[in-house]
Amino acid sequence: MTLEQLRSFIKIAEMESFSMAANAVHLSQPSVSCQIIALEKELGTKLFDRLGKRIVLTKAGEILLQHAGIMVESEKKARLAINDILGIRKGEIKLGSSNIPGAYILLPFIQRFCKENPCVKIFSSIGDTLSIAQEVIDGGLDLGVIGSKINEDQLLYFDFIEDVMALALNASHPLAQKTSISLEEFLALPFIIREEGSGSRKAIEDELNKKGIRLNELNIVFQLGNTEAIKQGIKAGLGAAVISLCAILDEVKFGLMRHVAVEGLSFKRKFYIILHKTRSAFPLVEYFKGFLLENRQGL
Amino acid sequence: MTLEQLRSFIKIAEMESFSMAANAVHLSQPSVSCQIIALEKELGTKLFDRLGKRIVLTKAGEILLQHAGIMVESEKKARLAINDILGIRKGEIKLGSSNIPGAYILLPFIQRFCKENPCVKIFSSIGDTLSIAQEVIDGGLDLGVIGSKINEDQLLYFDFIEDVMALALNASHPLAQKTSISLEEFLALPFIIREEGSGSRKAIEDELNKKGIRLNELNIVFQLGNTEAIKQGIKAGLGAAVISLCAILDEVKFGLMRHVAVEGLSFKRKFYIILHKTRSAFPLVEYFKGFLLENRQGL
DNA sequence: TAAAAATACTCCATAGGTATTTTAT
DNA sequence: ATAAAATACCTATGGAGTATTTTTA
Repeated sequence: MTLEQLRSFIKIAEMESFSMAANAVHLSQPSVSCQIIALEKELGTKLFDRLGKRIVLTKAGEILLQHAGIMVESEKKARLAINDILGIRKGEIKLGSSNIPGAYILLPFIQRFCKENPCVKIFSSIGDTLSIAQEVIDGGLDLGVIGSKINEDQLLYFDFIEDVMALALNASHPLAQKTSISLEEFLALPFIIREEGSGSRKAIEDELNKKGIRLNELNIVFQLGNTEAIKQGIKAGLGAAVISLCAILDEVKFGLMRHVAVEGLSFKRKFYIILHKTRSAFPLVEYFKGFLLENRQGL
Repeated sequence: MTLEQLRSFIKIAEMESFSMAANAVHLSQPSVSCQIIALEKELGTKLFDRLGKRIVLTKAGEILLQHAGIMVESEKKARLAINDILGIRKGEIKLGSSNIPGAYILLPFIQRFCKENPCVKIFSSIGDTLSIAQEVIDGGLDLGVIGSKINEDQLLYFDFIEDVMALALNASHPLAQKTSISLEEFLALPFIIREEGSGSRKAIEDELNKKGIRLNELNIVFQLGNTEAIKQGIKAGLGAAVISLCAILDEVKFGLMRHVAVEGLSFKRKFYIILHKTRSAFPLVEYFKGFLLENRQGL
């Protein structure tokens, strides 16, 4: 019986699904399946009744769930208490991030972290990928969040979250009623794009290149320097753009924009947490990094 | 952080010694040392101050100790509760053992097990190694405890405890005042020995053979059929015998016998728990076996 | 047929072992 | 000198992954 097995077990019981729980604990579905089978073998009893797609805790499973909760809670408490006496949860973090994470993703993380750790101050700055990376290298920033891998010899990269982008249209655009459009329709659209060096532009370019399409085959009508400007462009009806879904949540919600899929294309990219490779992060920064990674699935 | 690490950690804190704790949890000293180092690295702080030979919990160690206790306790409770609803802690166990374990070793185990598991009945019988093994093979016994390995193709062996033997003398014997005698003195002594086929006799014979001594080089004056008879023989002054220390605890305590070491000889043997190899033990028997192994260090 | 879980297998990390060195009494 | 902990090194188990099959709604 390991704490990892118990964590998976608890998540499965909560979510009533092996695969969703696997996702939540950042393991593959077969791995959590294995963990539970191992637990069941060790305890000599089934923990879940597999009723086809439905999953129900057995009596033994319910009993284990209570104790498992106590165990993983105790572990968390021990860590927190130890960090407290070490003074790890006090101090300042200089955080830098590129546009999308800085404006749309990190805020809830920072809010919750500061609430849970009231003696920590976080200074958050936004910049382009290159300058954030350079500042982490120079020591001006403790930790960065960026969307592509550069200077890998000097920086440590940790997978953070996957940013899903889609083609966003003014809600009144005729194609905006469809859920999916063809490649031809896409190529014909008046298109707004970010400046060179932008992480989103690179992600779009890469995906197009996979299909053998070059960026200048698009009908590019504007090139704008930040996400907010692109949103204004779409709302003004100047054109369409591929943009992070997290940046247009409100616009979609209030019926100003819509997003559609493009057949054969899937725009997405990873954001990474970066740390200096040789200069070891002080404990508070490690702790904050752990917090980001632990909560990356949903928050 | 694993429960195994925490169990070792707790034992170390209790015993204030890495090597004693290693012994108690049945691991090597370097292994528990590794476990603690791993824990310390993971938590980012020392858990013990190593003040030379003295070992003291740090503040962080004290905090961890509290929570670690809760975790391992919860695990134990979960196991017990699950076993209860499975009905594992009810039923009968037919237990067979050879002389020494049956008469001197197993009793406290059985007593405590029955106290902790009041719905379990244990039927304990004593016989010679051969017949116990045969009965386990035939299914007349669920579990056996014997002192040598026979029928290894049909039986599963688990190391149980090490039985230490020594040369026992009547307290009034001149050599009984020494703590150790020479090999020559030993060979000259009138000697009482068990019958052929006895486990203790075999252990003695093996140890002598290692030094190139054959059994009939001893001055054997009696051959007796059980341990109790040999004890009576020693008390009557008929001769000396190599006998399990656990069989003469009271006699030594009350000054009737003494035991001395023989230079260059170390009489000891292992007792094994045996189960049938193919017929799988029912859960209660597995549980009892686990209990024996868990508590083998001291009880 | 489409999803979810189980199985088969492969590979690597790590836990534990032995042997040895270091350290402190 | 001795006893205890740390270190070095090796091996083997098992945990996690990918690919695939089975199952059932």
